[in-house]
Amino acid sequence: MNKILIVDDDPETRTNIAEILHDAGYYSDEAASGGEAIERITLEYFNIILLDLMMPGMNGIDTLAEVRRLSPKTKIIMITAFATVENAVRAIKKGASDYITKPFKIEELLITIRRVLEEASFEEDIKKLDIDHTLSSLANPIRRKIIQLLCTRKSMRFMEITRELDIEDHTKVVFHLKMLKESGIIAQNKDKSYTLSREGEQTVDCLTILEHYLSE
Amino acid sequence: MNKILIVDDDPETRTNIAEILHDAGYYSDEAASGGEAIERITLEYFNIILLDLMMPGMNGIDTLAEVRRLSPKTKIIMITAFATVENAVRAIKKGASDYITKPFKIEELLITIRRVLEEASFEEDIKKLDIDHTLSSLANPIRRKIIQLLCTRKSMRFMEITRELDIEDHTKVVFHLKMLKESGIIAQNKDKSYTLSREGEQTVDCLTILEHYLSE
DNA sequence: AAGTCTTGTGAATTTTACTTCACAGAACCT
DNA sequence: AGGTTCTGTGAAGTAAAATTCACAAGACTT
Repeated sequence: MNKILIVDDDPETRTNIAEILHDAGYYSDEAASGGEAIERITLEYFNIILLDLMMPGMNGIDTLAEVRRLSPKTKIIMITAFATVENAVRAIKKGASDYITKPFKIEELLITIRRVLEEASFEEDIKKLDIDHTLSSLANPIRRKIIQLLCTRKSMRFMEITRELDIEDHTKVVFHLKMLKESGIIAQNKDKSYTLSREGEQTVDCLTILEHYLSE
Repeated sequence: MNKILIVDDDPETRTNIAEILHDAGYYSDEAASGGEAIERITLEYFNIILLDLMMPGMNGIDTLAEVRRLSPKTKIIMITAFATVENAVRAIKKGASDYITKPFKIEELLITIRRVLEEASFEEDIKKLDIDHTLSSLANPIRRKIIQLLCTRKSMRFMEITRELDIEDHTKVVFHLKMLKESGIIAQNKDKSYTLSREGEQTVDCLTILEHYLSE
C-alpha cells in the first residue's frame, strides 16, 4: 500500500490532488506547510511526498533537505510553477526524484508517481540483492577464514592466502576469492594483492558482534 | 602454536616446568606472581595457564577469576599440593579446566595439557559450527523475511506466516522454519506459534547494522 | 459425524553451491 | 632463454540446499 503526502499551502490545490490520487487508488494525506509535513513524516511513513516549492514559512528546498534527513527512503516530487523550472532542477540536484509544473494534467501527475514508485521498488530490489550477496558470502567457513586473515594482515597475495588456509587446490581459493570480490567484501590492488574493502571491514564488525552474542 | 604461561612463585619449579614444556615442543613463558600473570595475559594471548594455587600476594583463586574475566578463552590448569586437593576442586567450580597435584610426573603434566587443549579445540569447533549454522540461515531471503515478520509481530502462527509470505506451497515454509529453529534463531511455543528467540533478536540487531552499512 | 483448516513428514526432484581437473598466460628467477 | 612459481579460466563432476508432491494426524466448525 503506497502512501502519499501532499504538501501545499493552498487548500484547494490539496483537495484537488487528493481527489485525483484517491480515484487512482492511492492513500493520501495532506499538510499545509513544510513544518507540518515534517511533523507528519516523523509520525508515519510515506512512500512519496508531493511538495510545493513555493510556500510561505519553511520553503520547499529546506523542507526537502529535512525530509531527506528524517526519512531517506521517501521519494520527493516537487510541484512548481512553470516560470520557476530552474528551481525544480536545483531541487532534483538536492535529492528530489522528479518535478511537475503547475498547472498539470491528471495523467501527467499519475505517470510521474508511477514511475517514481517503480524506481523506488527497483532500488529496493538492488539493495535486497546486495545483502543477499553479502550474507551468502559469509555463510561459508573458508570465506570467513579469508576475511579473518585479511583483517589481521592488511594485504595478502594469492598464494599467501592459499598456503595459510592449507588448501592444496589453489583454484578452490580462486573460487571463494571471486565470491568475496563480487559481494564487495574484498578488493584487489593493481599489484593483485587482496585487501578488505571498507564494506568488508564493516562486515567484520557485524561478524564480531554476532560471534560475541552466540558465545554467551 | 599453543602458548602456555607458568605462574608460580618458586623460580625452580618454573624453570623445571618450562624445560618439560620446551622438550615437549610447547612455547612457554613464566610469571612469578598472580599480578605478573595478569599483566602478561593483557599483553599476549596464552592458550593455557598453569597456575599455582598457593602463592604470596594475589592468591590463586583471585588470579583465576581475573584471568577468566580478561581472557575467557584461556584454559587454566591449577597446580596444588596434595594436601589441598579440596581447594583445587573449588577452583574447578570457579572455572579452572583441571588440576594436578605436586609433586607430579612429567607424563601426568603433559597428558593433562594435551587433554585440555583437545577439549578447547573441540569447544572451538562447536562454536564455529554454531556461527556457520546461523549465517547460512541468514543467507536466504525467505528466512530473513520470516525473521523480519517475527520482529514486528511478536508471535505468529504457521499459516499466518505462510500467507504473509504469499507462498502457495506451505511445506516450503515448513522447511525454512525448521532451518531457523535448528539454528536457534526462532522458537516454538506450546501452542505451536513461532517467536524470535533472544539469540534471534540479537541476530536482527546485526542484520540491521549490516543493512545500514550496505545502504551507504 | 463429516468436512475443513492447520501443521506437519518423507521421498523425489530441481537448483545452487562447491570442488576438482586440465590447461595457460604473466611474472620472476638464474 | 628456459624453467618455475603465481594467478588465473572454463568445463565437468559432486555435494548440499531448496522446492515440489503425495499423504496424514490433530484441531476446529457446523
